[in-house]
Amino acid sequence: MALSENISSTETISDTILAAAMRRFEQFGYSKTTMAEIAADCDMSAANIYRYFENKLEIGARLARRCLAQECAALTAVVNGATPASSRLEEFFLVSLRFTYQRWAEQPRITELVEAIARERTDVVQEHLRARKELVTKLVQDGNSNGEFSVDDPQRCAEAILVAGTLFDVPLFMHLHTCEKFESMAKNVADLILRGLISRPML
Amino acid sequence: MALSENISSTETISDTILAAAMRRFEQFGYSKTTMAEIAADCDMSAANIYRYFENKLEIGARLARRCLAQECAALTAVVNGATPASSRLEEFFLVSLRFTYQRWAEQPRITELVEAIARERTDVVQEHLRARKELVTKLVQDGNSNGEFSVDDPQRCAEAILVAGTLFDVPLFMHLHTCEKFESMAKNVADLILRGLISRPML
DNA sequence: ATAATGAACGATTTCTTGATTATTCATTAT
DNA sequence: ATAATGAATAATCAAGAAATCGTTCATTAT
Repeated sequence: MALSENISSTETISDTILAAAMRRFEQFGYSKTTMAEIAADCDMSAANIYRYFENKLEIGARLARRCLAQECAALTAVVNGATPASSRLEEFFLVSLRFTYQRWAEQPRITELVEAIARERTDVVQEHLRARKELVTKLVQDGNSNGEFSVDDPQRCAEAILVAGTLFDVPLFMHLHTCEKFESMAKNVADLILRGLISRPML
Repeated sequence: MALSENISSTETISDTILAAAMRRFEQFGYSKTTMAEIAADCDMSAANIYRYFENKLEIGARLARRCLAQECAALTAVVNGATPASSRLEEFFLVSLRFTYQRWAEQPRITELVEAIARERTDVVQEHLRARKELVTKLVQDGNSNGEFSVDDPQRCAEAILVAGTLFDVPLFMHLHTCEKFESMAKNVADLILRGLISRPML
């Protein structure tokens, strides 16, 4: 029954468990995966997993966090890019959308995992939102610095930008339109916001 | 068992049925209300309801539409107001939010009804979105006319505005923050958008 | 004709019960 | 001490049975 139990010697045991859990969650989903199966994949007893993780939800939370962190890594790259802040803002929306859409379309089990964890572990969601807010804040400040924007309160502005992009970051909505339609919408919203962010000389 | 069956003589029978269904849905929810109960409240057999409505879902859809139409009526009043278009846009977000929030907080059964119908009757949702889009389009055109805004494509702009306001119109999110926090967010988003809408003289 | 009904029918929901599952802990290995 | 286990327990899930529900229609009243 074990799917693949080659344990690299450099891997810690908890990493081994996480890897096995991830493979199971991807193929069969969070709820249909049992602790016994994960344990068998690691050649150990189910009870032993509890020496390394508090419970199943904690394993799910760790993997969901890792998943959301991948998105944040991609967004960090966007924010730290060399293009104008305005392009980076549009790109922020588009990358965010593509992550959500692709995961929804191609890895429904992972989407299910993240949603299940989000329901019971508010902290995971809020950590993710905080990270995103930090990134957008940096982007806005960046735009301020190089004269593209002239924003009074970058924190507040970043929050508003994230709120405006809600549609592109929630899997629940993905069934409403095609990815192309969403991309068009994201561009329009970015454009709408930017006309406000871009500093224009007053009379 | 009948809750109240005083049938005004000016009411048509289908209105009587709708009123009875509404009372039941409000108190017990859509799924927990049976056709037999609605019928009993109207002193008729369940079978007779089918002379006036295709099925239960159709009754639910009619009531959900009525509910959404109330919100649109309030929004229409906002859009047709005498204040500057910028204030009306902010007010649009705030009224939209308060409708969603209040219904979620005070009439959870009705929220359940609308969500149940929305799942199975896409047309009801899309009709509502179309109506909202029309209202915002008018608002933007209004702003263009009186020189407040200078928007090229009011249709596209209206769509982007509605997308940006998604958070305030979906009951699912209402548990995330207090109403006050949401109102603050709505004002910030409106402000963010407006800085883009308001025409400012170029150099 | 029009309005209304009770009986009949699949479809769905609820209930019940048995099996799985997550989790704990006393015990065994190393 | 540290690592791991099997057995025990309480909570959750699943499958099938029983009841309820939505819907239709032939029939009855008006």
